[in-house]
Amino acid sequence: MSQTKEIPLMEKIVSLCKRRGFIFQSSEIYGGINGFWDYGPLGAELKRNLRDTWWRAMTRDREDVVGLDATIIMHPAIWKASGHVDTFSDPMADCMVTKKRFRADHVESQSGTVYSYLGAIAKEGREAAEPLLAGEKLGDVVRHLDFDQQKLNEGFYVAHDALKKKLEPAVYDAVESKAHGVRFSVLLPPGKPPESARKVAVQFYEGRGLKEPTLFGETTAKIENSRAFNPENGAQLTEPKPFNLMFHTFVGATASDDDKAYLRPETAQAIFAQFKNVVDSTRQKVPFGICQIGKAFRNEVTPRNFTFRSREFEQMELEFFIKPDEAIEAVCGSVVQWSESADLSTPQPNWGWEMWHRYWVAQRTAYYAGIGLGADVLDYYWQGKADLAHYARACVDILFKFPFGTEELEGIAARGDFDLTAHQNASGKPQEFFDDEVKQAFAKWNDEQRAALVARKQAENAAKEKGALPAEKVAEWCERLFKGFYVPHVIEPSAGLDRLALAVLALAYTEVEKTDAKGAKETVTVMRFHPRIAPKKVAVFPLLKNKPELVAKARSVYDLLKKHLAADYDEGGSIGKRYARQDEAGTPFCVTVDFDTLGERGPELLDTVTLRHRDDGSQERVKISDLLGRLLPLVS
RNA sequence: GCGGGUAUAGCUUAGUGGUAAAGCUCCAGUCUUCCAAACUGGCUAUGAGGGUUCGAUUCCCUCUACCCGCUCCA
Repeated sequence: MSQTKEIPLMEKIVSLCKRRGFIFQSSEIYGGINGFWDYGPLGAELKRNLRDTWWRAMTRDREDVVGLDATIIMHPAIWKASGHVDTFSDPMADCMVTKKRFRADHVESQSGTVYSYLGAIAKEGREAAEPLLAGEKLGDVVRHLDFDQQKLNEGFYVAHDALKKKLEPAVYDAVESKAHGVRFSVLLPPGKPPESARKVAVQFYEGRGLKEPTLFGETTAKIENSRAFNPENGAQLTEPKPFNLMFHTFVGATASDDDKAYLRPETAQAIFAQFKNVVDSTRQKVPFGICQIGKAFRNEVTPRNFTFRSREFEQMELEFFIKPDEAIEAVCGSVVQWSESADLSTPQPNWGWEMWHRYWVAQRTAYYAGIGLGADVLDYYWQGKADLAHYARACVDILFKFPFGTEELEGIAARGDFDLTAHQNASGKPQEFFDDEVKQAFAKWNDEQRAALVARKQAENAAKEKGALPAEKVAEWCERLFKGFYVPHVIEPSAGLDRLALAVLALAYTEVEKTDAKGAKETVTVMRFHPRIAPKKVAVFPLLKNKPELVAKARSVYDLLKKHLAADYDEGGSIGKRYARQDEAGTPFCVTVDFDTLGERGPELLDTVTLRHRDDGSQERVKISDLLGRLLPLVS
């Protein structure tokens, strides 16, 4: 019976990642840097495989998606147009009693009575000071105690200093160490008794180290629609502090404010910014997509959960451009509605944004299944109206059951024409696509039909809660559409590569109980990666390393395989140790060259090797000439 | 950023105000036969910076990183 305490699964995974060279802490020899992680030799291979499977599934296997590889630093105007410079700045405020943190702009606005206090004194200080006070009120003494630079400027210092001179040093000392002249307020909704405000205020001063505090200087005031108080207990929040998630840099050596630029917080905006160039250079017609894999940077408030939320991370994003539903209506007569029984296997001309959105959810789900992430480990979260940004029509998160909780791997949003329109407006360059098919379709419409569409669009627009346009803009938009011009709408599947790597690491991690030759139980770790994404596909060993003929043969097998597969050669330690090493690296196949391979037991075994399978340890005898034919289909 | 916890070798742990211990891993060697075998030898550590002290890995302070919660999202 071992008494080793249970180590949490996540810690074991982190430990294995370091031990085997999947993931290291960045800059570790200098103490590390918060929110940054490096991929070691096996991690780099794993990540590359994931990247390659995505790239292949998203663009090479398709005719309607092309790739892009844009810079990390782009014109700063891109981030103003996209809204990131403004909206990526989250104001945060903390509850002064519970320390709970709030997005200051998300705090529920409240009305009621504000109870304010000038300060408080602990019971011990009050009892010590009261008999000694010469005509001064204890509350007046307390109020002038704590002061900062701003208060000094406001003349508080004079009052404080005068008081100090006036009072007996013994009284002053008794009060100073046991009291706080710090203002604090509590908001009470109508109908609540003042005692509940006092209770919260007492908690606040207790939190600052005062025992059994007496409050001083209570005043009340009515307040309407304030976001400055914690809705749960009414306690005052700290002043909102902005947290801007954009990383800044400077382009040019002078590093002046004019040279300010940003590291991209997402790869998507480059796709929008290059939309016209791609259209003009590829013969692609809407519907089509542009995808990109690359680094992105966010100055996260709290990087957490190993690589899950990093400040530098890699995204795999697709922007799939589609016709507006009104164009589909003109071309096909109607837009097909999504239903549970809809066939999502092959895109159809009469699909509107909703079908395309569902289609991409299905495509992405199939992708995950293809690398071993099946329905049992994934989950979906369909964002409700309240979660959605005003420009988004729908968004679903694909979630993975991580050891630390079920968290997002990928978001698939239907974003309308928001992004391209934003860049069109900001840059002054039209981002419209000319669609002859749409032009021809509308050419068959009469004036009445057109007027009806304009009226319908205007009515829909007027009914919007947020982001409604002037009616004449809607009419303008319709007129452009009738001529075949529109800003494409977009479906955006956006996945985190590092999150995917972490997910497959967590999923692969398996502990197997083994009993060794001496009967002792031990736990060994096997990384059960899907063979398509395993960092190394095959490892080759000579059974014994001190026999030159075995080594030479094993090396020749290794040379044969490594041209086609990520292969490893290992002759260190015993054969069992080598298998165990490869199990921890997640190598699905091992090949061992023995004396039979050299023909020692007859010609029928000549040039055959042992092929050992990672997941069940089973072995089979395979001809060297058959190895590639056996392995390649399993790993690609 | 706030609150709580942690920091000794590649990993898992031990220990001490006075030379830092072990197992596993790793490296080299012996071994003709397939799942961390055995044997021999070897490398490697007190997160960083201050302070107290004759002397600090140990006591104190600051910083950093990691883990949990708040928060956030790819």
